[in-house]
Amino acid sequence: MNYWLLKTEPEEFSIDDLQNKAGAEIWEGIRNYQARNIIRDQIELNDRVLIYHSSCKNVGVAGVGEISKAGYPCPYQFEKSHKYFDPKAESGSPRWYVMDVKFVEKFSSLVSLKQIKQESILKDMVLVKQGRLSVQPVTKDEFEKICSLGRSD
DNA sequence: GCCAACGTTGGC
DNA sequence: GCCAACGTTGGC
Repeated sequence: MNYWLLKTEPEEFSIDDLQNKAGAEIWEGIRNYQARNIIRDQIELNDRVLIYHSSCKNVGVAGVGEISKAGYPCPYQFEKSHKYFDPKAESGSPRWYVMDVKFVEKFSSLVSLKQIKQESILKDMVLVKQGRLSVQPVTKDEFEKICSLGRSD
């Protein structure tokens, strides 16, 4: 099993929105090739994901989700009236991919970016080293450390 | 293929 | 709102 971190702006879609969803959520709108390649080539069913709240008052990891459907072509890139329509996408070779995510756990306390930067075991996270990547790999140790921080207090 | 100009992300 | 750190676009 692999571990990942997914960024989301909580004003758009938060861990609470994921929790309140009856089924799985389509993780849409990733328009970055590095992130696209990860979704298309690496993310597998049942992988675990950290849900990270960005661009908000309290930035940090809010909880955990699970991949309920591995990467598949984003259906919206071909729908002309859709917000995520891409005129350069061709059906033979899709440009963009999505995945389905379902809720697993909301942390009792948010693991803030500040906290993450203070932990020596977490200081090499992609989150810290490369700010702008909305889908990124996390090691098992990093994943477990963040979970234990989130479950404490 | 280079690189300048522009656009976006995201913490603060 | 500012600005650094990217990523993308397009002329040459």
